[in-house]
Amino acid sequence: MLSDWAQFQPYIIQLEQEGLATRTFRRLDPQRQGAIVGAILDEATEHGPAALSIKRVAKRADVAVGSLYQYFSNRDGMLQFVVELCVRYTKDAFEQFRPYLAAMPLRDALSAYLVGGIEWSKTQAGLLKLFARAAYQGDPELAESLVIPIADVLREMVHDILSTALGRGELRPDVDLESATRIVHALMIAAGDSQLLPYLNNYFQLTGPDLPPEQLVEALLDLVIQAISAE
Amino acid sequence: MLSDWAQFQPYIIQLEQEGLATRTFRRLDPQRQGAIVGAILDEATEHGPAALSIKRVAKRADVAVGSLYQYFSNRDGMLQFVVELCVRYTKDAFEQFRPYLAAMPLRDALSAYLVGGIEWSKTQAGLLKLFARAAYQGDPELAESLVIPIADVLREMVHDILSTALGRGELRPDVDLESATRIVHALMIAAGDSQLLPYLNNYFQLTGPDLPPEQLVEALLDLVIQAISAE
DNA sequence: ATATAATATGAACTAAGAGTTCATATTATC
DNA sequence: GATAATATGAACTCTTAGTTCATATTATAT
Repeated sequence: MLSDWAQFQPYIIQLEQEGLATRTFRRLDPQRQGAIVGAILDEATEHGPAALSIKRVAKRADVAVGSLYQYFSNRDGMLQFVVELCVRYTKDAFEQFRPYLAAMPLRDALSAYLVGGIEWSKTQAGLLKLFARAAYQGDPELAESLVIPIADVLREMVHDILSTALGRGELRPDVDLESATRIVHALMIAAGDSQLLPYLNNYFQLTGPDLPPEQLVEALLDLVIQAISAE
Repeated sequence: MLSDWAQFQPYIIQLEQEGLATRTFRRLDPQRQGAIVGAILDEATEHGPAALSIKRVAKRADVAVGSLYQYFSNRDGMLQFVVELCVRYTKDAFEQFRPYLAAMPLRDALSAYLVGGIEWSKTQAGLLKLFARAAYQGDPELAESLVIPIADVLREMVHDILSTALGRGELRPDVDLESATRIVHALMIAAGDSQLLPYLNNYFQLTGPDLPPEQLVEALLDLVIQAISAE
C-alpha cells in the first residue's frame, strides 16, 4: 500500500499532460490509482522492470487488462509512466532533504542519509526499490532514463555532505573529495540495497548472524569516519 | 574464447560422472567444447542465467539444438552444468591463491586480490562474470547453488587477509574484524563488478571521467588502509 | 570395403505467455 | 431516460521457448 497517496497527484497531472497517462487514469478514484501503481511497482521489483507484464499487473491490481489500456497507451507507456513517476518523485524527495543533511555534522548526516533512505524506501512506495532493481538489471534504456539520473542525485548528495564537512574542517585536509565521494556513495548503496533487496545480501554479505543491520550501520559509519575525518 | 582449455578437463570428467554432461560431450573435440561452454557463459551473462535459452546458445556456438541435447539432459541440466563448473573452478582457483595473499602485507594483498580477481575474471572465462550476473538477479535456486558458495569463499579470503594482518600487528588493535571483513568484502565486490559489468558503474559510479579504474583502486586501498591500519 | 555404432542436424511439434483489440456490460452524468 | 464514460475479459495474433525424432553424416571395427 502506498501511504499519503495525495502527494502523487501533482506528478500524475504532469504526466497526463505529457501523454504518459490518460485523463481516465487521472480521474480514477485514488484507491484504484494506488492499487494499480502499487501493482506495477511490485511486479517491476519482483521480476525486474524489463519483464513487466500487463497481464500480471492486471491480476495483481485486481483490474481487467482492458482497463489498463484505458489508462496507458500500451505496455511501454505503462512502464515509462512509473519510471518517470519514480525519477521525479525520488529526485524531488532527495532534493528536499539535501540542505538539512549538508548542515548536519558528518556522521549524523551520513547516518540520516542511509537510515532515512532505507526507511523512506520501505514506507513511501516501492519507488526506490524499483530503481534499485532496474540498476542491477542492465537494461540500456532504463540506464538513461532511470538509473543514471537518480544515481547522480544520490552521489551529489554524498558530495554535498562531504564537501560541507570539509568546509567545516571535519575532514582530513588531504582527502581527495571526488574519490571519497564515489567510494562512500557505493558503500551507502551496498548497505542500503542489501536491506531493501535481501537477496543482495547473499552476495554483499554485509549483515549476518553476528552483525545485524543496526550494528552494520554503526560499523560502516565508524569505518568511514576513521578513514576521512580529521584526527 | 577460453584460454588454457585443458585445465577444465578434470571438471568435465567429474561432472560427467555426476550425470550433468554426457560421455558424448566429454569426448567432443576441445575446440567445440570450448565454443559451447563459451556460448553458454556469454548468453548467461548477457541475459542473466535464469533466461538462458537453448536456441540462442546453439546459434551462438554454431551448433544444432539437437546436438546440445546429446550433451546435456535438458535446459536445466545445461544450466546446472555451467553453474557447477563455475562454482568448482572458481572456488579452487581462489583457494589456490589464498595462502599467498594472506602472507602479503595488507595493502599488497588487497591490491592483488582486487586487481588479480578482475584480470582473472576477464581472461580465464566468463565464469566469475556469470556468477556476478547471477548474484544481481535474485533467483532463489542460484542463490543456494552458486551465489552463496562463492560469496562465502570471497569473504573468507578477505577475512584471511585481514586476520593475518591483524596477527602481524598491521591493524589498529581496536578494529572489529568481522564487520571490517564484511565491509571490505562489499567494497571489493562493488569495485570489481563495476569493471566486469560496466552497466553497474551507472549505479555505483565508482569510476568516472575524473577517476579512471587504476586511480580508483589506489583511492580505495588508501581509504581502507587509513580506516583500519595501525598508525 | 562393408557393416555397425556414434554423432550431428534442424524442421516440426507442443505449450506457454506475451501484447493487444473490441464487442458488450456496467456505471455515471446530465 | 438518454447519452457519454468507463470497465471487462474472451479471443486474436505473435513470439519464443523446450523438446523430439527421422534422417544425414561421420567414425570405428571387422
